[in-house]
Amino acid sequence: MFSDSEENYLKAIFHLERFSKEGVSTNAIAEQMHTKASSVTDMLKKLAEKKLVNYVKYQGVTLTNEGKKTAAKIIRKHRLWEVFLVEKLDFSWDEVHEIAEQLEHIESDVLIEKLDRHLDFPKFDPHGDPIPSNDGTFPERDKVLLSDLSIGESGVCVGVKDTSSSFLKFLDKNGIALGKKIKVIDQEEFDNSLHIQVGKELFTISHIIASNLYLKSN
Amino acid sequence: MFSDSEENYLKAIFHLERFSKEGVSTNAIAEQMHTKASSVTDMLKKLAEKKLVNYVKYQGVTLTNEGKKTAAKIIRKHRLWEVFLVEKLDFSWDEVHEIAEQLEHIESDVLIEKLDRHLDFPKFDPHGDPIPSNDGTFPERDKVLLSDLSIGESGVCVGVKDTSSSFLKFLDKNGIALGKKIKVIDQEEFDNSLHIQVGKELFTISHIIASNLYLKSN
DNA sequence: AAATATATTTAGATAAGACTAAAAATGTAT
DNA sequence: ATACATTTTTAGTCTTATCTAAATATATTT
Repeated sequence: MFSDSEENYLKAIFHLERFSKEGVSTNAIAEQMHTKASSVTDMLKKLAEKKLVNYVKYQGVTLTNEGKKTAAKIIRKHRLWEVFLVEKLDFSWDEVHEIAEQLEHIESDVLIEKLDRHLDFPKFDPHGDPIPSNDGTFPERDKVLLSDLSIGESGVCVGVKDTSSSFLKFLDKNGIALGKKIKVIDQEEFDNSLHIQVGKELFTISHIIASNLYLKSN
Repeated sequence: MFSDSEENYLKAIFHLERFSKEGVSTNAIAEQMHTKASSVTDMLKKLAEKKLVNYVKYQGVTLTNEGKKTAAKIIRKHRLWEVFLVEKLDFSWDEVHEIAEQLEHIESDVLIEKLDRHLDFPKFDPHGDPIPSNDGTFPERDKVLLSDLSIGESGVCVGVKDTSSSFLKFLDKNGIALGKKIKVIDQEEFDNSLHIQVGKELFTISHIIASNLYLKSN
């Protein structure tokens, strides 16, 4: 149906779309895929012709419904295989990504249905990420606002409540991104601002910011 | 390490080598792979440079030891995946080939070892074909063609010579599967067709059928 | 608003793998 | 041994996906 390369681009755009209200930029895709911007442009044209993305020169891309469905299917396959590798073959959670990157391109709908059944219809992969169902909908996960954590608690950033570009730019500037681990170090009583640790860096953020950041608690 | 295409050529040459004492001809490979002779020539040059085949213009090819080892590894992966599909995912034996053709190219030695363990180190695939071990050696099994049995003799079905889906479907339809006990009741002198007993059922099968069914004699 | 910087696209090249058509080698028959 | 047929190789083209370098559009700064 689609080449491995096309599928990888769709997946990348899908993931990037969640963090940018606007279209996804060529450079962002290039960085994500470890390719050059010119290669991305070529592929975007191809995907646009196949009606998988909405592409306007110099304006970035968004996925069409068809593109989203296709991307969700690949992510579904990837995450189901990850469950298989960990649950059945006894891999540890940090070893499975590369192998699942290959397995996700195996083409057979029946295979995926049977695998899903074999694994007893899991809803989340070994990293806690949701496994989309056949129709492309993602199950909800228990996520907490950063502002609801207590001092000493930590979690992994899994999303934002406010998706305004100014907010996202602020996050970018401070190295906060999806998948980043955030720990609450201390809290100011006066204005409820938080001292947090992202990676090795320490920041102070306002309550407003903290109440717009979703974490997966661990 | 090697591209999917290179691996497929090695596999094809490996299988063809068993039937020809001489080198395998370009045309034979082309037919097996459903490509054109000119494409084969291109690939043979590439494989020769990588020391996987001994290639002399106009003389056909043979696999080097390295080539044999590589081919055996791919066949090992293919057959282990077939066992997985049938034993764990509940596929029937005529549905697994195409999927295994894709899975055999997944690259990860650890994966295959873990899969092997998960399947409890099987020695034969669902069609009764031997699964080469890590070092490339094939396990032997004393098996006889059903057509070589005499009247009154019986055996357990352990494999098929023809693995075409039409043949496998025929077998399914008549309740013949791996592990089934088959007994020769009588034989027609005119066309060598056999009257056999499978379980409690009686059938008549042609000589062609009988000469494509392997039994383990007992 | 002009100048500069950054992002994106175009143009042209490369590599893998396949193809067609033509040329060359090998095999077979008279 | 010559002529014909078949097999194999070569030469040149195509597609996919990538790249570099140059051109163009957009964004930012002064």
